[in-house]
Amino acid sequence: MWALHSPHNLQSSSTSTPFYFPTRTSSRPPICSLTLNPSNPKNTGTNYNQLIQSLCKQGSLKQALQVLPHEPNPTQHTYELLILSCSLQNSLSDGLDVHRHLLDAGFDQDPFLATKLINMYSELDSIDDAREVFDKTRKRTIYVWNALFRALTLAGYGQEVLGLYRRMNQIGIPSDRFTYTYVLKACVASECLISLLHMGKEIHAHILRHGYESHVHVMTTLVDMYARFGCVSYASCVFDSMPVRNVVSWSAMIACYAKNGSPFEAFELFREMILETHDSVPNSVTMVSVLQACSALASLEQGKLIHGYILRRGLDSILPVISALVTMYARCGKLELGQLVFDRMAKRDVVSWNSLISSYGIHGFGKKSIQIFQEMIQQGLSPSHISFVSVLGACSHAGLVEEGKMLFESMVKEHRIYPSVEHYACMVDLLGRANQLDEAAKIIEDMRIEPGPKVWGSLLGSCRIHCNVELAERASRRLFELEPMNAGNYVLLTDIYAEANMWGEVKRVKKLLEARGLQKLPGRSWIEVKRKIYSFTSVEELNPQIEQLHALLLKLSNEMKEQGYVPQTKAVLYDLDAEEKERIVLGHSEKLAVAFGLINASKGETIRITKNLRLCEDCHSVTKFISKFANREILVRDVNRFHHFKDGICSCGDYW
DNA sequence: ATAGGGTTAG
Repeated sequence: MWALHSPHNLQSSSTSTPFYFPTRTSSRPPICSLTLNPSNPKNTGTNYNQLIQSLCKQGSLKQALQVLPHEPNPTQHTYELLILSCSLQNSLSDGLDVHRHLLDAGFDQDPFLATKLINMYSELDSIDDAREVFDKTRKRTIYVWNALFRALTLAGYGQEVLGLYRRMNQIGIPSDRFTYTYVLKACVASECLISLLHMGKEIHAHILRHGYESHVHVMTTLVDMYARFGCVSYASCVFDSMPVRNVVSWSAMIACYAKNGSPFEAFELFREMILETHDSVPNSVTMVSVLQACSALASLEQGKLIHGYILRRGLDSILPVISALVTMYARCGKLELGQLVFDRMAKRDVVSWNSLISSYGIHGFGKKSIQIFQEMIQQGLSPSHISFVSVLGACSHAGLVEEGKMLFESMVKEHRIYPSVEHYACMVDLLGRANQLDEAAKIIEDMRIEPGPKVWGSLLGSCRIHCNVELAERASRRLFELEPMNAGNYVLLTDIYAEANMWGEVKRVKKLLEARGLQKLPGRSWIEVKRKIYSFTSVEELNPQIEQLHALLLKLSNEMKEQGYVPQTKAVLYDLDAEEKERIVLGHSEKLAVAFGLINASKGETIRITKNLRLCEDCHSVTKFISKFANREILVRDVNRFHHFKDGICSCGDYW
């Protein structure tokens, strides 16, 4: 009996001698022998329970598992620590082992351990096992429900969570504050293509009805949910209604503005946070969002000020902050400064590298981007799926079709990363821009996952560049189903029809757009001069210099015509005569911003402009001309990438 | 009885 249970026996099967086992060679009796005496009913192995527990706490899971068979009565606490240990060691096989043990020991209906098991399986990415634990547990405490909700949400099964939540309500099990945070997250953590915003609003109502309107965690999650749906005004309503806010709530709201095209509001809220609160001091997370706002605005001056603040606050050694700094400098047109920040990093992770890879990408340096990607791998880091999004995007901007195809193939073959919709969208973009539209369409056909709006959108965008009506109609049909409220898709299609002179169709799609209450996003350009940001649209009337700007452009246009410039008016979506179209194109917001820069920026200073749409062809060729004629470097960031105009040429090589 | 949650870089 003793021999059978002796850890000493076990010892021989393992290669090295675990330090805690008594050795037979010693003259003293083994320390554990007393408690192992089966004739003593009171000594039911409590020492082994403690041994297992302390081994778990030290992280010696394997050794704990070796001892486990010798403990006739493992306690709930012992199992709890074992389960926790399996998660920490990231070992599914051990987890399954512990689970089997626990069932044999009669803990199969213990809701406490069921909760722990679900958490464990969730962390070990074994969602089916988590579900099974839930299904087999009859006494489901709110902890058990919440654990499954959390597990499913993290795994992207948002819809399933909402179905279960419905069931829970029907059975009459009350939600608690944790339930609300999980189900709110479930609304946005869904792989499905339809929006679950309506569910989010419903849950919002439940939350108010059950008196959680002043609960910081729940309300912050609510702000974040609306933020992720892009419902900025809803998010700010909730935020304003919060009686108690902390640094997380402030950060969530700032992030909401920064990520949804409201960078000014992000700054305003940041200012308010600093000036008007005493208990919510900005932390690294806050600063990351503020840096994103600088990036969105392409405001180098603001960015530098924020960098200063970060240094003063001692937040400059936090990885996410530095990566955001790299991106900020690159997206504000200072690629060299981004590189400098990167070079000075003491430690780098995949994200830092990704920042640099995409920075070179948006500036059009495709080869350099690939080179950095490879350097990262040589340094022993594994590329993430974002690394591939970044490097494939870089290939796309630079027209590196073959390189892009090879990288795409290497994803699964060399790195075991399975392409997501985003990667497919990159490939469709890469091939489509390079006028290999049929091959792009074939990629979509061969996809093993459902092509989402991103993929069809890439195809439609390429059709716009190469004016392919037939494919565009196919892509837009799908897009109108998938995201009926995205005005951009309708506009792209009308662009294509207009270029093909199909004015009847242009009219039809425009009507469709109006019928759905949508509006074309007006083109807007920004320029920063002497720490101030000036915004332009083509219908600009507020700028006091507007007459002067129009006059300058007209003068430039006439000079250009003498040198062979022909206005390219195909961006005009109205069936007007040539002269009228020319006038419209000459009033594009980007040209106004350039003219403003020529008049107001210091001599020799690079003119930096940001645009909310893709650069139109006419603006592109006019800017090229101006860069030579006025002997000015002009940097334009359009919605996708940078154009660096100098001496009459553009860094994109007219490929964008 | 015990336990668990919200914001973050590309």
